[in-house]
Amino acid sequence: MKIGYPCVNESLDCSSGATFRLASYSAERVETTVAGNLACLQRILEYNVAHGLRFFRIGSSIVPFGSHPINTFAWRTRFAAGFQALGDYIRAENMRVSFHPDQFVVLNSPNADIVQRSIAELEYQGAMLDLMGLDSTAKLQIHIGGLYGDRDAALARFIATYRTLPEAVRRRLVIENDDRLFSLQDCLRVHEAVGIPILFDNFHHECLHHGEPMAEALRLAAATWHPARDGVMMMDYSSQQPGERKGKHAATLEEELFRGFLGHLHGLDVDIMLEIKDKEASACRAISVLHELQLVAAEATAAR
DNA sequence: CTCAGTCAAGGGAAC
DNA sequence: GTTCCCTTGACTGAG
Repeated sequence: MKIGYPCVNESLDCSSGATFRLASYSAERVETTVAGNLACLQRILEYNVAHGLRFFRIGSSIVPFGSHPINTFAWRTRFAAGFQALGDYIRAENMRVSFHPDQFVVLNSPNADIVQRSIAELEYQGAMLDLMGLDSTAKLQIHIGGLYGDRDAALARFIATYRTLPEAVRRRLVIENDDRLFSLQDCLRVHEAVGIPILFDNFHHECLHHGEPMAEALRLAAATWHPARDGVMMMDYSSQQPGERKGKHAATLEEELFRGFLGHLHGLDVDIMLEIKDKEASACRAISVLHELQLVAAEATAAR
């Protein structure tokens, strides 16, 4: 089981997602920004190794305007060695990384331009994983998309588009159940049609479900991952921020809830991405919780 | 220097 | 029909 957090490290004084505005675009600026972003990413990964965090979601803006037509800078060749060095480090330290393209990537949009831009963004993020020399266990995580007033048609469009995706994208793509529109059941329907793995989000499942108990939901999602091709199932973990709008992520890890959740795994191996506001601080506490539980288990074994 | 407004991109729900 | 939400930092330009 690997534990991780997304995109930003709040303890370090650098960002791996520094960007700039379209109006101030220049090739030189792309070059200096990417160089800085890659250097910061390396520092974040080293921090993670030092703290036992072996799962990390890389932010989408490593390369500013990475899939935008304005960016004609040959970053793939210019930074080939930089990406490869990062990938070498990730593999050497037995880490796992992923990307989560943001809400503008909508594969089931009825608008062909949006779909085309979405595919371009997925190709850009997949290309970074290729440059790092990482296999198809490094995933690109997206949601099914919009509803457009017709669930069946929306799912059918996703499936049709998925079948047209380039192999470099398709081998890495996974879908996540969301908190308002597409539940685990919807994801399972897509999985049954095309075999795509489901990245399970426990908090979204709490917000939107059809009565499946947590342990059952985990089992269903886990069965969609092909071990050799996809690796250990990935999941997002969060909990409700008390007193806030339903679906608002917790500001910090509530350890009792996390312990309770781990109990639903029943030995299932998962890599857990903590979608908690305070990032690595909570991730480190999650590691502590795991260690305590392992200690308790070891003592119980010794006592027998 | 400071600070408020803004930044490529979508979609849904509240009002 | 319009505004606000997600989610986030950091860039930008006005003062």
